[in-house]
Amino acid sequence: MPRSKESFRLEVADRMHSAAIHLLRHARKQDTLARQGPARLSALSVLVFGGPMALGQLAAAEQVKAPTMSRMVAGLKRSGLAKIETDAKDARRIRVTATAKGERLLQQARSRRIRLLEETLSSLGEAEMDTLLRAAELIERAVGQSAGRK
Amino acid sequence: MPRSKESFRLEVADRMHSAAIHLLRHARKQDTLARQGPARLSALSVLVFGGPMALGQLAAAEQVKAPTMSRMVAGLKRSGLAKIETDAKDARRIRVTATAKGERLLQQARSRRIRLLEETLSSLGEAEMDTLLRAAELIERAVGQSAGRK
DNA sequence: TCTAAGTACTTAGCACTGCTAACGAAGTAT
DNA sequence: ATACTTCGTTAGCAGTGCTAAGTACTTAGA
Repeated sequence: MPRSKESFRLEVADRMHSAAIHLLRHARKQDTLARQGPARLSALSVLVFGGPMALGQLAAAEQVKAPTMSRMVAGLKRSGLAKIETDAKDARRIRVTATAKGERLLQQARSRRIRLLEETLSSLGEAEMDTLLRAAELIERAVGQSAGRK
Repeated sequence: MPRSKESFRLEVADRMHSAAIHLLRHARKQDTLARQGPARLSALSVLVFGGPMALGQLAAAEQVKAPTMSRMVAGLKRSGLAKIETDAKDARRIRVTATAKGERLLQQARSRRIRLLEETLSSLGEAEMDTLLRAAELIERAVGQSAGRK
């Protein structure tokens, strides 16, 4: 008997949700070594790969409200991982930039993550890694579109 | 030029991590409607599908330390979604059970999730959904094994 | 049997991350 | 100039993770 389209999607939704929770809990062990929470590392990553940007932009990129990002940026600044300048054209805006120390720490965090993953994903083959990569792309695309059209 | 195995795994690690963060942030909108956090809903799900169990078991299933689970169970109890009995054979243990209300709420949360996902994943085809499902299975398997051998 | 060690859970306290509401400061339009 | 809008911050709430320490019970050993 064929599964209905709805129940199949429900199953995928449930499984992905659960998998995401468990994956992040697993990865937290590595994040705490960096003395920075996962959200901060994620924001820092956006800064490093996306270049300097305003707080609002960063909040939008991370799909988080402004006050949340404001506090994360404050934390990154306090840790010396990012710096804040005022925008010359619009004094309301700030320009958040990753510092050299921030870039260094992100690289270290990535190294730790890959080492943890070498262990975690050691049982998976090349083809399975490929499945994961494609899944990640699909998720980002779908979530990005959904958030974009709001 | 062929990518090295290491950099490929690093890329997969990064992408999956980022995708997981963004997926959960997206799904949170639904969780807050249920007036329960994602961790509590996840634990409740384990109770509903896995049956009654001790706090320690539940903590292990959710890959969380006992104090964290203790507080989550307290929250579920306060909301009337789970009940606690003492184990007859070992008075140190507790037996956590999902209530009828808990099962009902979980079903509602699942419904909300699928409705949100209908929108979010509307752009994905059958084959792509399949990729997501397989990815979820791979993650659970890998994380479970890694946590298991500790 | 009485004591020591171990196990199961709770409590206390810290840090991080999310939200809304409310505010100040700066730009924009009337 | 006045009113509206936008950007960011502050304050305060709730949830989720941890470790350290305490309580209550069970088990093992002298």
